[in-house]
Amino acid sequence: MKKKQRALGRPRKEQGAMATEEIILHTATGLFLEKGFQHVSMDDVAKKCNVTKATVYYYYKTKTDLFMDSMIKLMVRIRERSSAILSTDEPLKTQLFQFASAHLKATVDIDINTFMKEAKITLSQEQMEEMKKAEDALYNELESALTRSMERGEIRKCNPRLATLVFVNLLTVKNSMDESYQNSFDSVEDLAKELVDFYWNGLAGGN
Amino acid sequence: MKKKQRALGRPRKEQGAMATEEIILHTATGLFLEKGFQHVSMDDVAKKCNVTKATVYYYYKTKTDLFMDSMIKLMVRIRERSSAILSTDEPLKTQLFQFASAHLKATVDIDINTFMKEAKITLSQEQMEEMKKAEDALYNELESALTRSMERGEIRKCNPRLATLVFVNLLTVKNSMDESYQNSFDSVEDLAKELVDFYWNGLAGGN
Amino acid sequence: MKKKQRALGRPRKEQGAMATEEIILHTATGLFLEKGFQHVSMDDVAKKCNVTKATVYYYYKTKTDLFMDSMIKLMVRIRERSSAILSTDEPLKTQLFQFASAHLKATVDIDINTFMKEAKITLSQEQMEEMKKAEDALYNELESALTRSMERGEIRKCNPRLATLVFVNLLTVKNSMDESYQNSFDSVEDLAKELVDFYWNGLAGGN
Amino acid sequence: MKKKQRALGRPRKEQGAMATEEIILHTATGLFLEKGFQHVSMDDVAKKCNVTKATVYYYYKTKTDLFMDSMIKLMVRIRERSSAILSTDEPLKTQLFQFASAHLKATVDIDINTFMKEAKITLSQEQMEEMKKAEDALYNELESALTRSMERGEIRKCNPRLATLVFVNLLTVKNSMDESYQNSFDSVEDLAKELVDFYWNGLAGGN
DNA sequence: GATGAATGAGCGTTCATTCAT
DNA sequence: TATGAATGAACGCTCATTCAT
Repeated sequence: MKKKQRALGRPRKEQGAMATEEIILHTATGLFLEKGFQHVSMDDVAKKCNVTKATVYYYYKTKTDLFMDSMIKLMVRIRERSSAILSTDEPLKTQLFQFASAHLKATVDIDINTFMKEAKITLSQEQMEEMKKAEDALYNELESALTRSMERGEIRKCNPRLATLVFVNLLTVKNSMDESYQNSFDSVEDLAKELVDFYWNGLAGGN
Repeated sequence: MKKKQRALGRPRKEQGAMATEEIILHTATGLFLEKGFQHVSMDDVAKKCNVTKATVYYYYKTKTDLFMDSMIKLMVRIRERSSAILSTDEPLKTQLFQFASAHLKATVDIDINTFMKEAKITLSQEQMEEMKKAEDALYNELESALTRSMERGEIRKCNPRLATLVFVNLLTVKNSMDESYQNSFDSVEDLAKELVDFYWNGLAGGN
Repeated sequence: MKKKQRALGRPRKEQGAMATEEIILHTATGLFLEKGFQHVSMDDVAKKCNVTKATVYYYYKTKTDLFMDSMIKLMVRIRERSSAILSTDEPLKTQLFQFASAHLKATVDIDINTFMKEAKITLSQEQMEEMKKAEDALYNELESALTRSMERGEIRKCNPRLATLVFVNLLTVKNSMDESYQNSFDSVEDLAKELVDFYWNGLAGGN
Repeated sequence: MKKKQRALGRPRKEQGAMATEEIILHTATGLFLEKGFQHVSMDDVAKKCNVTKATVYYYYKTKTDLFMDSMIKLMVRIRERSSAILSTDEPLKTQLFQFASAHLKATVDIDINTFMKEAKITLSQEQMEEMKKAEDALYNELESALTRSMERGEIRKCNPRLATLVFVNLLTVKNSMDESYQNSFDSVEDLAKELVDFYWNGLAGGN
């Protein structure tokens, strides 16, 4: 493979020029989310980054490490977005709706469970803990919001942890829907609305 | 290779002697549920059955075929159990509770999505259809029950398909719970009760 | 697989009803010629005969045995046909033409070499001898005809064995021709004629 | 795994140190010619090269690719040799004799047909084209020489393409000869002479 | 900082062959 | 006479990982 010609002289450090390490991480995240841990090979990552496999290994000791870093950084980003939404003055229901919309819009679903289950087999105890922590941080934000809301009497008192898990889980129903059913919703906001309504009212509850 | 010991006395003729084919299917189902499609090799299955890989291939043309058969038979079994529960005269909420209890009790969660996503890559169009059909049959039972209930005015009118998916989805929160949190429920029935309550009342509703 | 229903009573030994053994041999010959030794599995043969692999093994101890029998019987048949052609009163050139036509017409080319080379690796010494004998018998007929012709002064004196091999070899050029070139001959007879002319006159000679 | 012993003294720097890729190609060519496509496993090649199978796959994406490269490079080499012979000022018959000698001497017979037939089943359309092209280039050299000769009136006018194929084919009779008959020729040149004579004079023709 | 070469271990699959019935 | 079940050995291929440069 021929080296690409490079303009002479000291290349001015381009602003947008991501460092190799970042490129790899970013690319890997995309691939992992798209195909799942197993179906992404280190070669796939390398090729998509226009570097060699050895280079990937230069930055990430193992495939699992790369996966870990990808997922954790991803969760951090998600948490930041969530944080922003949940720290406004809007009423809880509105916040939940915004939260749901944001997540359903992301190609990237939070169905981190799916990835985790697949990867867990290869994760060390220590890595598991780290993942857990990142996940927890993600959930805690929401849990606090719910707790506050209960205290203010906005919603009925119930197990806030469970309520959190249920809500996050709810956003993954999209994956159970077949194409045609998914299309029966006019927009993502539509689906978000229906889900939040369901979460809010339950089967029996008011309109 | 050791002959499998057979308990003394009882089995005259073939009584109790599971056919190899069944043993393989049964073993495979367990392994697939435990580790996921990718992490189960044909050799794993074979070894656990005390036969050779070739024997497994004698009964199942490909790994995917074996997986398909495993999952479809599993869904059929689940559906049968569900059917039994949903066709009684009990009020819907009771039925939902029984349904939830049964599923949460099974080591085997209905989180078929997780498996599907992982395996889908290798499934042929035709196989996908077949899977879909099995999955649909599974959901339809519940959907009908919900629809009937709406018609009788037992619960509020809403999209029964979505309600179904949400309910099934709800049962998978267990997977998002870490060990310690899971143990905070006295029993599976406890968890089932909480989940059904949530499903029934929503965040706002209930007494 | 259901047994095909059989009419009651003692089945009259149908005339055309080939014995299983024959069916197998016949089928195998066809497959071997079509795909070559390696690309025909015992299962292929069995399936095409509507019997099980075990049945094939009941009649033929090994795949090589089956191949041997197929090829030898084939060579015998070819020899008989050749014999008929070479024992007429026609002039030699005419006989050669008929010989060539007959062989080129057969889907079954005499390119036995190709099969042999492929199979030889698995043939035992003894089997090789047997094959050789069948091949020789095939060639001897032609060699005698050539020798007689030389003695009668019809053709120039030369090594009759070599002349035989060259002639048989000549008939295999068809395999070297690509489709389009093959089609440039109006008919098999056309090609046969050209080849025999070449054989007869050489590069320099003739009219 | 033993380090390969290297002869003392000579090879300073990489002199004589064939690159692994070349070693593999060279070894593979030999094996394919000796045993045919089917009977050579990637492991065979690897072992004979003192590398692992994975290394072979590092250089050649599939077995078919390795085969293709082997055969095409071989044909190129043959063509070069042929070219040299056919571009001298010698009379055609002498050239043909040299051509025949050269080929018969090579352990490597041009019986490329045999290999092709065996391998064709696994070749892609594109690969087939490439092979055809290499084969054609091989034949064209000879065909041109024959055509030129016809134009100069050295030999009788006839289909030059067919004449080419016949000649090349003729050189494969050696494969039809059993050991003992092959030994009846004093030397390869002897056999070459007889074959060229036959090709030149035909059955009927001059002395 | 980045790479080319090499490997070990494993996987899905095929197939000739055996054997008890 | 015919078969269903089972197997051992191989094969083509992939991939995470290592290492010298």
